[in-house]
Amino acid sequence: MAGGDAARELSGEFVRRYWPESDELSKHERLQKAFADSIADGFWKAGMRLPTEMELAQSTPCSLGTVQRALRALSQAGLIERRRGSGSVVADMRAKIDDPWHIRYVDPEIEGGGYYPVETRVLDRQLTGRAGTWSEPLRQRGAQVVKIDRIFTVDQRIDIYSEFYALEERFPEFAEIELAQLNGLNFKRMLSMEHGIPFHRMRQRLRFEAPPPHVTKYVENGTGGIVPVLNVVALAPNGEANYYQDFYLPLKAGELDLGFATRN
Amino acid sequence: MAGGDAARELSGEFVRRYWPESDELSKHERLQKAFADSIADGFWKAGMRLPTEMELAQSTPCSLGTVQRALRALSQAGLIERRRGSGSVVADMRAKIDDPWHIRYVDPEIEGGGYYPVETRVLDRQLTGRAGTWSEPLRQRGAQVVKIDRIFTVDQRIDIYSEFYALEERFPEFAEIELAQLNGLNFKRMLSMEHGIPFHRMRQRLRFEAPPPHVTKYVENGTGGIVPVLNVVALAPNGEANYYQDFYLPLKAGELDLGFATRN
DNA sequence: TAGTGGTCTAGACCACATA
DNA sequence: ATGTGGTCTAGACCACTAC
Repeated sequence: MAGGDAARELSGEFVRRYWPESDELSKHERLQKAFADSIADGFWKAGMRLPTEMELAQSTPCSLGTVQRALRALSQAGLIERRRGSGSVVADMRAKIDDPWHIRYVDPEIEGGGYYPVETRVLDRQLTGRAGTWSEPLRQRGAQVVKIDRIFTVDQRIDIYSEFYALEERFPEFAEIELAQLNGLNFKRMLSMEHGIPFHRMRQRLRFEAPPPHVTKYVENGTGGIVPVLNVVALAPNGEANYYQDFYLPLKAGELDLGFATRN
Repeated sequence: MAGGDAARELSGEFVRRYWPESDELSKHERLQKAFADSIADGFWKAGMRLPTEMELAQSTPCSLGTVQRALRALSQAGLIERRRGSGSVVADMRAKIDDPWHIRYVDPEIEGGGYYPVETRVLDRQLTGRAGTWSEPLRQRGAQVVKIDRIFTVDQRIDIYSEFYALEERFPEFAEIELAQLNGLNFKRMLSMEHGIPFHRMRQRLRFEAPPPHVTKYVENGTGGIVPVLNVVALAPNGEANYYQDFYLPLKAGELDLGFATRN
């Protein structure tokens, strides 16, 4: 093969930089960690071809079976994609994490399940140290939060007002990026790309409350001015909250997919 | 060991009943399927000890490594629990699944998270072959379904109208039990106890629609008579639906915990 | 045709739980 | 002391992909 030397060199560099020296982890866990870290660092970029099982079995202290076990786990976790005959590549999360993650209105016309298209428009962005319901999950502790207000339009028919909160020190890009560039952007995808962290768990709650004045003009009011508000907290693997988001749901006919629920 | 013969006999019966004859699945997938099916059937009940790796390697056409791979996957999926030195047991979901499963309104007074108490009252029960939105998830195919209408009262303040659907042939006890005995009963727990059925996943959806006439008088109307309806489909480990349930949520101040969301 | 991942095996050694 | 699951290995065969 032509690129054999270069590939082997990259594989060696990978092992030198990321293989955990003396750890309490087992070998297949260490290899998983090495790939998770290196992908998060950008050493392996989306779509890039990884070393083959054989190369890894030679350049690491793992046997073929152990390498296979680690790669299988990484594949199941969605970090890489493996194809028999052609190799393993870093999963391209940009393609996978399709835009409407939280706002998935079921389109009954589509056989086998499908969703209406969603458009977003940014209304406002603020940097504030104010406390609120988002403070506790985000562990704000007086720090600055970026708040971004958007309108989601589903099927060119249903308007949803959304308030997004994230710690400024943790995700400075939300405070820095030009406002116009935020339009149509998928925040979840952006966070995944910049930080390489897949968001595994979402805490979902459904709140019933009278919306604040700046929201009222966008949403249909229920009895007594109370509307349903879907609240989502995106959690990192260590349990820390990455962002906090409210969706003021209008009382218009439709069916919103909330995914599969687990407890704990 | 004392129970060796009995255990081996159970292991043999398991393989005879659940091992897929000629399938396109690989061996470790077939073994996983056999366990998922048998656990869903109640052949293995919650907390019951499973055959050891060695027993399975002998009673199935799988080698030890293949058995281990299948059991590892089942453990990761939360279906079984494995402890080195003591064996593998069916995960006891009854302990994890506390009483008010779907209707958990957050009580802000309780530190660290707590929920308002819930009371239930049965209004009506019907046995019908009618089709509806529940038919497809339940795979009704013209069979009889038991429909039970209830009122959930949260914190002696919020009334929620609920419609519960289950296949009669699958859960005849819901059609047989006296109506009065259904009051205050937790259906989910009842199913777990009677059948030893673990409820693996809950598909949650939030629908917005005008409720049927018999519901209208119980719920607060929103604009245009549209109210939010929480729909829950309880899925067994093998992917079959155990029941289908709608909750007509009133527009009264409150916060409903929907648990943690996953996709796929 | 050569290389890749997918599956499966037989066997080894170890850490842990139970009696 | 025995049995359990957890890890790891070396090697085999196969299905698929790309060249």
